[in-house]
Parts: sequence; C-alpha cells; structure tokens
Amino acid sequence: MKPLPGFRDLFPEDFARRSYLVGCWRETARRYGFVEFDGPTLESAELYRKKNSGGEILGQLYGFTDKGEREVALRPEVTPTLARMVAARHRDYPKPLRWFNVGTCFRYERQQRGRLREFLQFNCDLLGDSSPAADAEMVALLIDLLRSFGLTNQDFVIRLSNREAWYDFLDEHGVEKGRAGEFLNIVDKMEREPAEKTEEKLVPFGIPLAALQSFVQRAEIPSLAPLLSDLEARGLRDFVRPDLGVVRGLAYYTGVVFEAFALQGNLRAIAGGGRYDRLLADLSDGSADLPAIGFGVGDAVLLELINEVAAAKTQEESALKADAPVQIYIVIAAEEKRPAALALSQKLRSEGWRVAFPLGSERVGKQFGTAESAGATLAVVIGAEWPVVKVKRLADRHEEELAERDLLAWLQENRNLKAD
RNA sequence: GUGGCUGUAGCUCAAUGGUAGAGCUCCGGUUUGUGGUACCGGCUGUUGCGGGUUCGAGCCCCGUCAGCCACCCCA
Repeated sequence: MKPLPGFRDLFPEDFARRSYLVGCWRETARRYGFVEFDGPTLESAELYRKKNSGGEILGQLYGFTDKGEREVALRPEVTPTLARMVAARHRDYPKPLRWFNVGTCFRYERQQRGRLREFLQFNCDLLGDSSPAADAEMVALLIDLLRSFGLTNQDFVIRLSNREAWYDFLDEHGVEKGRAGEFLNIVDKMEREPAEKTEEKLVPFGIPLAALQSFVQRAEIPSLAPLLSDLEARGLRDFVRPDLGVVRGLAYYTGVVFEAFALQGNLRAIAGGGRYDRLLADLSDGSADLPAIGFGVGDAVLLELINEVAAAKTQEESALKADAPVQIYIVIAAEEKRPAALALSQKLRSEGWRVAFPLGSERVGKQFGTAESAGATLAVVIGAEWPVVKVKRLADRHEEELAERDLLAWLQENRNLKAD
C-alpha cells in the first residue's frame, strides 16, 4: 500500500523539515503583527464557484458529493474561507486585520516535482486597508519571509504588477469592462506562447500586438510608484521588479498582483498574491465590504528551493541539528544503577531537557553510538562511581566528573548547550 | 487532461533471452565502562501488477498502475 498519487507520507526527517518551514513562517508573520487563524479543510463547492476563485482552479477542485447529497470540495486555497470568516465577524476586530494561516490545501492535478495534490500553504492577508502602504507591508512581509530561510535577492525576485494599469489600458482601447477577464488571460499566457497565437487572440479586441508589447515593456508604471517608493524606504527595492506581464490566474484580483520567482533553476513561482478588494462584498452579498490583499506560499517549492541554495540549506541543517530529538543521553554503565538513572532522567526532563537512555542492558560503546545518532550534545554516564557522574560533550569528547547533585547547576552554566 | 522516459532488496544500482547480485542502511559481533573510520557475520526480493511470445523472460511484445520530465497551470 502506498499513499495516493500526489499525497505524501511524512516520516520524522520529512516532518522535521516541515516544522522548520512552518516555524519560519510563523516567526516572520508574528514579527509583522499577524495573528493565526484556521478554517475548515472541507467546504461547500459553491464557495469556490460563486463568482470568485474562478479560472483554472475550478477544474482542479478536489470535490465530491457527501452522504448528505451536498456538493463539497477540499479547499484548493484558503482565501475564500478567510473572506467568508472575515465577512461574518469583521466588526469584532479593529482594522486593519492582519491574519495568517498555515494549512493543508488540495488540488486535483497531475503531480510533478514541487506540485502535489495535497500541500501545505502559508497564507497571509491584510484586510481593511486599500492603501499602497498596505500593499508595501505585504510585499515586505513576503520578502522577509523568504529571507528568513537564508535566501537573498540573488536567489529570488518579486515581480510586481497592477491590474488597474490593464483596466486603464482596456479603457483607452475602448474595450468594455466585462471582457477584462478574458483579456487578462491572454496577457497571462503571452510570455509562454508564440507571438502569432497572442496576435490571433487579440483580434476580437481590436488591439494590435505591438500596442500590448510596448505597454508591457514600458519603464514607468505610475500606479506602482507609491508602492515602490515605500519599499525603497524600507531598503527592499532590490528585491522587486515591476512587470506588467504578471496578472495572475485567479479571477478575484483587482489591483496590485505579485509573484515570487526563483532566479536559478526552473522552479515555478514560489509565492503569489494580490489585492482582492471586492471578494468580501461578493461573498457576503454586500454586507461586508472590506478591501484586502494577501499572498500564499507553498511548502513543496520552497523546500526544493532551499535544497538548491547552499546558504539556505546550511541554515536549515543547523536549525535541524539544534532541534535534535535528544539533547542529553544517559549512559547506564552499571545496570544496578538504573534506578538512579531513571530518577535523573525524569528530573532533567522536568527541567525541559530532551533526554533518552537505553531501555535495556546495553554495551557502553553501543550506548554512545545511540547518543551520537540521536543528535545528543551531552552524555551523562551513570556507573559504579555514583553519586559521582561523568558528563561528556559528544562533539569534542571532553569529559568531566561531578557530583550528581551539582549536575543541574552545571547544566545551567552550560545553558548554551541546550539548543532550543 | 496530452506526450516522452523509467519501474530489480528499505535506499542507490548491476545482471550477452539461460540458477537474481553488489554497495549503503539496518541488526549482531570484534572477550564484557566510552561513540562517527576499520574488520567479521546476518536479514530482506512474488524483478510494480496482469497477460502474451519462447524449451526458457528481470531482459522481447501488449495492457495497467506508479514515478520522473515536458505541456497545462500553479504553491
């Protein structure tokens, strides 16, 4: 029996990596004053069909009919859930809301490296503020999030765009608003398709390909100026690149949209997001009308990227090492002293140390090997000399003797060994 | 959903159509209180699954499932 296609078993070493990832996510979000929430994993399929998500994501819905004849779907993203929750109770919270979520999402697609059917996503949203300052806060958060893994502007770039610019463009060319979605889809695919095909698709709009191309390539994008100067003041200008070619696939985006791309290798987008000022009103039939901006980051692509960037990999490895399953291994050199070893281990554990010892009689050499492979920093040898014990640093094999009653004090003084 | 490549031990891989092997991991040991190297020993396979061709298939053919890559799209 194997897991279903696109689903993964997380063995302890896999889970440790995920914990590291989630730890950085939470840490960064909190540094920006965000609070964590969660919603149901299973939702009514209507939540995703109802004039919001739209686009390709509907074809990837992991949906079915439940025993109560309800059309349901595992969430492909959390934004609709967030929008529903906020619309329902936003009056209970001061604005703007700074909310984040770490949750499992599902999309029924053919799996590939960095793309699974079940994945973990970090979502961060700021609701109740439509200013460029809010946009900048979110882009800055995304940049710091990626930097928290040891990634630099040599490793990734945030491509910034604004759908408003495209709406203006369409206005100038006399295209009615209702066709904007269809048009943005052409822009979205433009950089991946041959020019002839794009040109052909533009015919119904009466827009020449050259006009589109020069618009995408123009240097100044007035609608992004406030956002860029804000990022400049934060010292983050080097992490972003204005690029009108980015429009994003989701239908509910209204203004600024952005995507984080890896600069090396052929990984897909690491993160993506944008402004969705009408989603809450749409989902609540107007009862709640809050502007919002947010982004999502997936676990799979980020883990792949960390593997490819040496500095990020090194940082991850040292973090994992510091989080080793065992800090102190108690070596029982004389089996008759086991009761003393048991008492000591419980005492150390109550002080917060991660402690292990052999459950049965074992050769001392083997015990040291076990201590080593468990990642222990210290070994405490309990033997015939009890109540004197030996404390040994595994890394440099330095060993000293001390009375058992002095052990806790000794550990206090060497607190730096306690990696947490 | 479309196309291409691949499927042998837990992992990485061998095996001109003729009795399925190696390394690593794991477990045990190298005379009984000190660990990452060395040495010795041990365990593990319906060769992904199902058919077909053949005296004989891990190898050839068909199907199927899974994985990888590209497309699609996105985290």
